[in-house]
Amino acid sequence: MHESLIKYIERHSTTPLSERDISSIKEAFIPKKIRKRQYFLQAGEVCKYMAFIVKGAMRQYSVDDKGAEHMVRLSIEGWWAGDRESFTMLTPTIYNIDAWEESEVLIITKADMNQLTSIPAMSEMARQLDNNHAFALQKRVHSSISDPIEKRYADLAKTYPQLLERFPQHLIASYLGVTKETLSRVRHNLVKK
Amino acid sequence: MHESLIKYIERHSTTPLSERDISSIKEAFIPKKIRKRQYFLQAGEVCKYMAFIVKGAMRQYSVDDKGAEHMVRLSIEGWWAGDRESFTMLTPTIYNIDAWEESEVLIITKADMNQLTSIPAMSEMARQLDNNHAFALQKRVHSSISDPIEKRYADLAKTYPQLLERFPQHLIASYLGVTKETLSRVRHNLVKK
DNA sequence: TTAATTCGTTGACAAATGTCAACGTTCTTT
DNA sequence: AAAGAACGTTGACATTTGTCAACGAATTAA
Repeated sequence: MHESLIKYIERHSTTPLSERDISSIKEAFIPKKIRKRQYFLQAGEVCKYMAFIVKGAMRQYSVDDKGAEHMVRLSIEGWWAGDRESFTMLTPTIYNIDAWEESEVLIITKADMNQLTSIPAMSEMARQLDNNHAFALQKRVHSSISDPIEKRYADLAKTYPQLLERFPQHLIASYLGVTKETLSRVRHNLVKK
Repeated sequence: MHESLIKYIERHSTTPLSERDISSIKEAFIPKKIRKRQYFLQAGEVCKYMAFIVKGAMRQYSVDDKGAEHMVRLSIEGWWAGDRESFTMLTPTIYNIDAWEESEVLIITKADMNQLTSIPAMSEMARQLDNNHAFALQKRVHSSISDPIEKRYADLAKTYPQLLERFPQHLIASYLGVTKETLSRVRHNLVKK
């Protein structure tokens, strides 16, 4: 169960993990199954756990006054789920996170995460994760103000082809900030070219 | 010259700065004047310095194939300028940063920044800065896919009223991802309501 | 197996946004 | 002081996107 996380940490750090480190990590990260459509986090709650996705697919989204859902994040195995702001600031979240597929995750509290910071590989991994997350957000902001939807979709397809296979197009459309109809037409036009 | 930075660090940390800390900081941050329209960073370069803006206003933007500029960031005194990804990964940037107003900044290299990490208040400030930066980006992504322009503009006006006073509307429009004409009309409609 | 839901597509139309040109005002530069 | 550039606005029109409705195919549930 924890193997993929251990590998992930090793891949995202330079210092090796001792056997003691590994058992500390296994203790801190609690396995949890999340059924399809079951919530991991609901708007208004404080995000008490970060989840490393071992298997499955999850989505993070807000719901507006009219009941429309807006996907801010789509994640699959090997990625993380959770609202960072709520998690680190202990403030109520505005997002919902639920499982799109039957999922298995490893959850950790903030306190336990801080504990693990004493492991060099772990803090290194966390820093790298934070950086990559910020860089990805920056790129998304940039493309949202600079690129036409054709390009935004094409870039997404190239960078994260797995997402297109795992999530239906109306969720991808929401993630890109357009309706499912426009995405359908954009795709139609791309094929022609 | 360094007073505003020192205050900034103290405001963004809980542990106090010793006199030694302060002189280390003063050594690491080099004052620099940047003339109106002068580049601080150009696309293709590696971002060697982060700049704390003591006075003035700067903008960070990309230029597309058609020569159009896209503002990803607008900053004034008390904020930072620099491309984080290029700075931390040592990769060439795709952004330009220049001074919109006559500016005075304090610049620091990555090596010196790492040195200063030994000062608790400094690493605490850096962490908080990174967090706030990521949270702000997250909010911007969310609003870009969820909110109509009226709301995006109104939120900007409420959250960062200083920006509207310091930068002309066509830059604000670009920052929001619309043309200056649409922003002009959006503003016109907002007044009516 | 059948019924119901979800998903993706398409058409018709409305609404929003972009493009281009023109204009007056303000700010800079000479 | 005069000339030029930058800025913000407006109108006309083209293009893009959203909305609503309908449809068939695929998937899921009964």
